[in-house]
Amino acid sequence: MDTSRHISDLVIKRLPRYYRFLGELRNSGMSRISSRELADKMGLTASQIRQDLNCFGGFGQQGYGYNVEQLHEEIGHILGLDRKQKAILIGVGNLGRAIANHIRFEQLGFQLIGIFDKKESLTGDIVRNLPVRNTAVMDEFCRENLPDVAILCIPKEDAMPIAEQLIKLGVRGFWNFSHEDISVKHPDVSVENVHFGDSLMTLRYRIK
Amino acid sequence: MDTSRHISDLVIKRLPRYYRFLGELRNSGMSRISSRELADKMGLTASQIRQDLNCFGGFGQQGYGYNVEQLHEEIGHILGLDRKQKAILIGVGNLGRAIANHIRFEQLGFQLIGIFDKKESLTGDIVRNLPVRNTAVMDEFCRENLPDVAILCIPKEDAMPIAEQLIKLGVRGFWNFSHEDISVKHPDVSVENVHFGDSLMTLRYRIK
DNA sequence: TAGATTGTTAATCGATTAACAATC
DNA sequence: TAGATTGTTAATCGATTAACAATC
Repeated sequence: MDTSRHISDLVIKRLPRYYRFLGELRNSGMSRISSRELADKMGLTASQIRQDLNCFGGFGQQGYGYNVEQLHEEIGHILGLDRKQKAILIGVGNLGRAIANHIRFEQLGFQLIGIFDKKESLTGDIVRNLPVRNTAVMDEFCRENLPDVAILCIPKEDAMPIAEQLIKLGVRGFWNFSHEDISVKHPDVSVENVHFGDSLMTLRYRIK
Repeated sequence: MDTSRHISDLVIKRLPRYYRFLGELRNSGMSRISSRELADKMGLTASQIRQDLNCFGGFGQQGYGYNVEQLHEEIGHILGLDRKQKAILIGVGNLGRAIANHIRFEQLGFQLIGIFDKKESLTGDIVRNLPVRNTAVMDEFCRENLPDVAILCIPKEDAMPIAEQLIKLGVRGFWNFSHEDISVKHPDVSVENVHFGDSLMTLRYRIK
């Protein structure tokens, strides 16, 4: 392995899936697995799994394979799940509310520390044990609490100004549910898009 | 162009984004655009855009570029947005409810025709103008209404049996919000996964 | 006609797969 | 030790980028 070389986005996108499968295997009581077996279960090639893992280190043992629990933990560590970062959520519509309640942030390397909405009538509502705050106090809140990432569950037209405000306040990543492309204008921050429309359209294309 | 050759998944995943950008440009009153201009706006190369589009046909004109409105429409047609397919949604938790209410199905090539949940107490509730039905009557409903795709907003452990039941009933595609991988076991059907956990983990990885 | 920009072919780059020596 | 399976290098495959002739 060569830890110094650049790791491709495709590899990174596969890591959570490895993590998920290994977690299941561990829960089912399996203690070791070969790249071949894992490949069969995941619909990949053994070569690819070995190449992927060797971007980060030699986690296996010749003649034996990989220790399921240890590899699961290693990948969790590579992803950074053991070091929580602070997240805020903006936009408490039916989507924002569902995301706030549905996502197991702690298991995914985050701690949700604040929820905001511009609508005055929502201020003070309790969502997942947090009081909804007005976006007017977001500046102050961020200066005090220094969130690392922001979850944008707001309409397209609000996304860019809010993102730019947050970038100025030190937010370095966005989980973006709005239909706005932030990265073209801000290649410096990390943006993970969840574009439902795009996703559903690709499904529409495939069903012919 | 050569319409007969296989079209890569990467191209297909870019189509909705082209569609989105062209829609915005059209709404802003722009009538023509060159591949160079579009590339700059989208953070791609002009070459890539021309290659992508030429998978489906020669939509531009030398010396002129592309007609925004016409190209937007063409891509919509390629995606199949003008031919609606029938969709059902299973699982009316806070996520399923949010998806049902939040997504503009009609704009994305679908018509939502049924909503199901196994929880008796939800039967009869109205979600987005549709009555929630019990999963017990799903078989009968599908035989009558022949849905093309199913949206799975159910827990991991319920996903595989429900998917297999629906495959038998002729469902050919899944928009899968459960943390279960359906395609490994069923490579014959189209599955578009929305794995929130995976998505958020890649963001966690990138913020270091 | 001259300028612009496509459609398309060729060159490059990167990712996946295959092969195999190292080694547990 | 023999068998198994890794880590890693080499070969293949596919996707992106560059170049340019065709043409509006």
